[in-house]
Amino acid sequence: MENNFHGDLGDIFRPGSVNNSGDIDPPGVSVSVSDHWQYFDHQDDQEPQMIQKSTRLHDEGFGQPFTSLLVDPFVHEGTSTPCFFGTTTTTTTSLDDFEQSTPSLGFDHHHHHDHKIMNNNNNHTHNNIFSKMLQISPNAAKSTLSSNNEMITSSSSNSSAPKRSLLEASTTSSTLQISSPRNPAIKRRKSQAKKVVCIPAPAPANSRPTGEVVPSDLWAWRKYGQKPIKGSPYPRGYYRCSSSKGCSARKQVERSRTDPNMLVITYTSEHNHPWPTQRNALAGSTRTPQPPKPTTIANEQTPQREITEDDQGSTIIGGNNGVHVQVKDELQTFEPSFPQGYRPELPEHGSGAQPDHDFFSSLGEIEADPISMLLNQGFLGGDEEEENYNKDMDPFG
DNA sequence: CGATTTTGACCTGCGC
DNA sequence: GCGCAGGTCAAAATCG
Repeated sequence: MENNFHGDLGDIFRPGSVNNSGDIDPPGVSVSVSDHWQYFDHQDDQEPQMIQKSTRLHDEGFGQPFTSLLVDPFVHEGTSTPCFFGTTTTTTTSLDDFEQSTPSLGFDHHHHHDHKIMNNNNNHTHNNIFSKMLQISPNAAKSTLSSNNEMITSSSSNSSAPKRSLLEASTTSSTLQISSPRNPAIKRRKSQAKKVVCIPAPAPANSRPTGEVVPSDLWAWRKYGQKPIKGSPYPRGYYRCSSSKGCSARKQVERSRTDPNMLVITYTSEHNHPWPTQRNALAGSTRTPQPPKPTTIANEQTPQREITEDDQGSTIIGGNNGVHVQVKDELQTFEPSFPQGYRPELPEHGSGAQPDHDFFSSLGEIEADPISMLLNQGFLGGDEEEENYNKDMDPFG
């Protein structure tokens, strides 16, 4: 650790302790993360690109059940992810843009629904979810790129490497083989399908001195490493799925180097096992928060926004408050401003899903699972293979 | 006791 | 080929 901020990534957002007022609980205590979400585009080594900040969940009328979002199932590398978010995305804004337009992001719990698109060229306020979505078009991307000298660039060690524009990144897709260095079956690093989730994290000052805030999903994660990242004052935590031994799913958690209030979570690889039960998930990764102790890690149950890539390098952004960004060609989202009824229009193939009332009635019991189920179904529209996957991977199916 | 985190060492990919 | 940086391993410590 080079400084306290490096610390571990152990602090957790936990929906169960969401502060109704939206305030962040004290360090070491579960906090709410449903306030703001920011989306980043992520291509290989590029640092995620800020494209959006979402509204608070409860502002949108979403219940707490939706403060947990399962994200990993969306990692469908190597496939053109069939999902209700669509499949092609090109994001255009930079983190700088965002920061310029939203100086106080992350934990402004009193803001309303007006969020500026993080694109300087489209620096508007918006009143609805659709309008909040990033203006995404090749032109927009170009203009953004040309207007920002400092685009988010590779997070790799190569600071001297030529910066690669998002536009370029989004069009020069990587192969999506998931790999692990010591696993012959898979290849490593570059050309990995990655899904990036950016969530607000308590500022270091608000968090444990050495803590990071690790958002959660339903999967059980086990930390297996932490490394300081060049160019960033914050370390990156490495987690792997502990729900199943053979599972190659991994995630990396780090603070945004440009905005410590944001956590950038990169999901890599895919779970090869059914969804864990709530119990399992908690059992696997939870340690009761130990406020006074700097090194403990709590479990995570957190809403997350996500960005996925399909095999075309496309980025799919989605989130549990209904804010989904699909850039470029289409913009399929479920009704973002549904005040109470979270009723995404799922693909036909998903008709096997439980009726809505069943779906929601189960929320109370399985906090986040229904979300996953829902999203899973939504994402797995399309071909038969995906459907099979859905069946295999969704224990609730 | 079984699970996790921590952390230094090692491995690997990539740019020069 | 070398060095750097990221990613992973694995032993020890920690926790419930």
